[in-house]
Amino acid sequence: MAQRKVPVEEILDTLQQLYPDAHCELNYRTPFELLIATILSAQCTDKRVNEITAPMFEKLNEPEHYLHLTQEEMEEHIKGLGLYKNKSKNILETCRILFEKYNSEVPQTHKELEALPGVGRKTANVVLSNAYGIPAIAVDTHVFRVANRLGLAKSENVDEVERQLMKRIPREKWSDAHHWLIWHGRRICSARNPQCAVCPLQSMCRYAQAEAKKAASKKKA
DNA sequence: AACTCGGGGCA
DNA sequence: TGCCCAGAGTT
Repeated sequence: MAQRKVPVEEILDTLQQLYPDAHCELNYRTPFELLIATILSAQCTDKRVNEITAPMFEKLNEPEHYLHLTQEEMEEHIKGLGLYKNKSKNILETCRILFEKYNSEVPQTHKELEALPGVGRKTANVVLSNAYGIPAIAVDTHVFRVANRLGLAKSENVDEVERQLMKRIPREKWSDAHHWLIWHGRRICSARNPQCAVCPLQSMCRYAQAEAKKAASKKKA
């Protein structure tokens, strides 16, 4: 079935108008704090991460501050974020590597970042983009869902979604587009109950049109 | 590709 | 009660 071409420009412009101030909602003061906050953000809300890291970063804001911590002490700091055993282990190990191998600096390449335990493609992209201003599109659950709904990407694989977005979106807009898609996913294009009725992208969204069609046929029946 | 880690939030 | 949350590592 022939689909109309996805109006990428129009979608991006609309998102920019909707979220002119879109930004990273994790609180951090340094690349290191952003790295830790992002590792912690796996499968839990950024709001919750901020509540935990606010007091934690008062004392623990450099890799060397974590070196003497036991696994149990680390778990105590991040309790309530879920996945706490993995996160604790990964953070302690990552801090040790940063201290020993990188002079306590956070590296600036995908390869080096993704070699750190607990750091995958998404976290590396967040750090590169937000802390170092290197254009990147971090595909989290929101970006994944919204991009697929809008037709900006069409894949069940996150790496493939990232490739498709990088191909369709001009490089200088990657970092902003990443935030627009996340903000849209949180505010309107939510997973379970998307507010298509108030969405300015409705007319150019395949998902919204498919939903409208479903609703119409349901009403009829 | 599927599974596991995991407590908190929300309908 | 079920599903989701700014994922990563293992099998």
